[in-house]
Amino acid sequence: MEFTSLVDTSLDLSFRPRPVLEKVPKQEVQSDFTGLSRERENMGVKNEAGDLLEELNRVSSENKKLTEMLTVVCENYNALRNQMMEYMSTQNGVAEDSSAGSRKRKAESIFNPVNNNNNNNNNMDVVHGRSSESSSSDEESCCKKLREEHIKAKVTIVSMKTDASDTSLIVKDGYQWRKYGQKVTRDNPCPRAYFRCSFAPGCPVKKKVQRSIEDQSIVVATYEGEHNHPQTSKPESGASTNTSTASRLNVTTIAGTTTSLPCSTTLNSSGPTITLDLTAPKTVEKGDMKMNHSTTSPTGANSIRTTTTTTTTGGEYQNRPEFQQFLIEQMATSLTKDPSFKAALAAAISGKILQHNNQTGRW
DNA sequence: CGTGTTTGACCGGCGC
DNA sequence: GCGCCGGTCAAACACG
Repeated sequence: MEFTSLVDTSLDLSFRPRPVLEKVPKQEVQSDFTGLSRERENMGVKNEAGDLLEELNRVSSENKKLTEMLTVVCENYNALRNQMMEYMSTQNGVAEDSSAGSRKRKAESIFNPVNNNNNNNNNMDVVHGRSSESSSSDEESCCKKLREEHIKAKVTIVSMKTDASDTSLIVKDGYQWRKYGQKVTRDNPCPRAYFRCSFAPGCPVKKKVQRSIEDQSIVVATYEGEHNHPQTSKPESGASTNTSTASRLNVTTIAGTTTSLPCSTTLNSSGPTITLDLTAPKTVEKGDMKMNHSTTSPTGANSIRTTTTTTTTGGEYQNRPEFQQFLIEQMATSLTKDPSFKAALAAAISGKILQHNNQTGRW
């Protein structure tokens, strides 16, 4: 299921004309191009300020409404997903599970960036494999084990585009990680690094980091489990062992080129896979969305794309203010990317200018 | 000297 | 039973 079907970040220009947008430029035009007296100019400035305030209030309320809508959509989505998971678990409890044996091998394919970023349906199937392969009629213990694993294990996949020359398998986030192993896997010549959360002794969270075989500038990190402690620190540059779960990923993106959708989500049995394209043309550098990179590449290769798959409800991070702000920014990006929007905007502006010129006989 | 990383050895699951 | 494979362990090593 495409997330874009739930939260469409593209806006219909034919939907609701924007009177204020027409109003404000008018004021600006008056103040800029007419030879009014100073008093009138001051009046115009005041009016303009008032209009701007009005515009600000209107946008804020609109923003609020959109956020509420998004919340409702996410809630509905989570409810639907839970229902589907319940249905699938009951179905799988009856059905013969022929794939349980190949869990490990299947899980490997999550390191395929194509699956992560473009073919999320496959990815969902893969990660869902964990939850759907939960039972066998013969092996109750195995069934129980897998079910417990399903409940306990929270799998989060984060794919991050980094500088190709950066050979370190480091994903910066607010947690402390200790590397305990490295292995070259069969289907990927790039070594896979194994990390454990080292902040709390009993923290069960593990992390696997491996470069993508398709694009070695992409690092795929898989987080397993949930932290039983708060985030240790803010992400920092030079904190080589700091990594984070996707929901806490703080990002600074440098302009990059990508063709993926700004924001899309697919549904699988274990949870939503959200591909957030943080390589949008505009650098996102606001508040919590900031990550300090010690190495800044002129190629802009530090842009980050996150793909998260979690067995918990997607609302956990969808409800986070950072996520919502990010969604809003993605909507704005979607707008600015939309050529039809640009054309309509240009037409509206030029039309206004022409109209004004006709009225005043100036230009 | 304490902490983190590296890396070869080991273990357990799975397919044949 | 054997080999393959992913995951983990732990001694050696590096670094501040």
